[in-house]
Amino acid sequence: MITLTEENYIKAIYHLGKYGVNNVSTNAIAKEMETKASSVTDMVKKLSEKSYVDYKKYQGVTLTQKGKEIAINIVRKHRLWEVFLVEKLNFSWDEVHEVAEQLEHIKSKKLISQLDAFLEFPTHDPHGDPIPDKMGHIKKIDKILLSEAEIGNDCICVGVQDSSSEFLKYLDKNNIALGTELKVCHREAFDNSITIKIKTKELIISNMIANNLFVKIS
Amino acid sequence: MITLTEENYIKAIYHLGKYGVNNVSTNAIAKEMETKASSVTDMVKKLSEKSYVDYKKYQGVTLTQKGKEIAINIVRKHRLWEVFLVEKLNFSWDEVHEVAEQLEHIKSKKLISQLDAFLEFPTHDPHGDPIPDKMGHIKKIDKILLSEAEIGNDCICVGVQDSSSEFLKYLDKNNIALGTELKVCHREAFDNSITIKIKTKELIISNMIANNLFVKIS
DNA sequence: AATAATTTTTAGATTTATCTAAAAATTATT
DNA sequence: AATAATTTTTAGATAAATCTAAAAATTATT
Ligand SMILES: [Mn+2]
Ligand SMILES: [Mn+2]
Ligand SMILES: [Mn+2]
Ligand SMILES: [Mn+2]
Repeated sequence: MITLTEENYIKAIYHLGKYGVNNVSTNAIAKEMETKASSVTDMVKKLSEKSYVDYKKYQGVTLTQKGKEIAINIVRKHRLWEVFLVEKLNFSWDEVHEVAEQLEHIKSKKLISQLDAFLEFPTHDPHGDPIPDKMGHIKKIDKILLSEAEIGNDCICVGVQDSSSEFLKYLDKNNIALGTELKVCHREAFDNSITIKIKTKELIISNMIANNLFVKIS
Repeated sequence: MITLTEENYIKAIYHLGKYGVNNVSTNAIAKEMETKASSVTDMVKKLSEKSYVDYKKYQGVTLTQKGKEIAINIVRKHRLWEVFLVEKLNFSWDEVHEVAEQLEHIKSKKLISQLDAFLEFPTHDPHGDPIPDKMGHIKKIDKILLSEAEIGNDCICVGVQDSSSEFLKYLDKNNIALGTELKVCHREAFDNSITIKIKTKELIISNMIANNLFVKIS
């Protein structure tokens, strides 16, 4: 039996290790989990004992195949529940994460496969993140950060990097949602802010905003 | 903050105390929770400390107003989730309890009020048990056990006493569901088994079955 | 290469929920 | 009313997950 705490550690290690980082450090996990490094060391030993991670003292951890499967299944559940909350229960995209953090730990294979079917097999969650399929396969689309787009590019919003409530509300306020089409008009050299055009309306956004919005060149 | 364990104890005390029993005994709780009496004593002290129950040594416990509200809210969540599983995710009535036991602990007011609306404010769960409303009000219908019905009575099935998978599957097998109409034809004095007629088909059911099926005289 | 800074681990405590075994209180039976 | 049976509580242990403080290892800087 895997505990809720173990699941959360595995998920954290997965997210930290997902972009090439092979050995996730104790401190990184501690920061992600909002706990102390000493607690992480204890847990990491336990996870290693249970073969969810490979661990060598002072060298950080990597998920084993078994660990990776568990992590991906939790991510799958999290994202399916987020879709459910938005599509069926009228939650807005900035309200779903907290509840999904709880729902992702519910254990029932049938529940998830039926939920998946009920939602008509969605491929992405409300923040544009891909939903792993039943086999754990994740198909990633070629998205770039808006900050990396070139002047003149016609783009379509496909995701967010930061999915904090504050950022999502900022986007809502400026009528930017997934699917919104925009054109990159100008980049200010001084602060890297960029001017974008949505339909006919121009909007200046900071580099920090542009760094947290994924787009696809259309 | 209330823990999952505390919630389960409060729910158990609620169910044990719901039919008039004012002081729920340590042993009764231990049996319900599948734990030891000594563990119950420890927890009951904690619940008393937190004002969820009134407790006097050797006298058993009663839920306080606060405790009762928590219990009813958990029951509400449990039953709403059961409806969701059956109505939306095609679970059968013998599969829902286990999952609902997990889902009932998810903490989000919005989730439950939206789920309630999504399900169009159901009044009863798949086993015929009433769903408390947002205010905690439970309206109980006048149902009797089939074993208490009289010969000649035309009845309609409205609930089950035992909602174990085995019993529910027995009912499925014999085409008895909530809403099924039946007539009580004969009672065998020897073993209190009764003969019922569903549509045109006669069926003999044991007293034990009749003792676990609620009906309304129609 | 030596020293300093940082990271990670160990040692030992604490909290929560559980257990067993024994003592105390209550209830039932003679 | 005394004794027996049952229930409930206490005392003390254990396992999981956390913490603080200090030691050990690694990495960065002089
Ligand atoms: Mn999320
Ligand atoms: Mn998401
Ligand atoms: Mn149930
Ligand atoms: Mn039910």
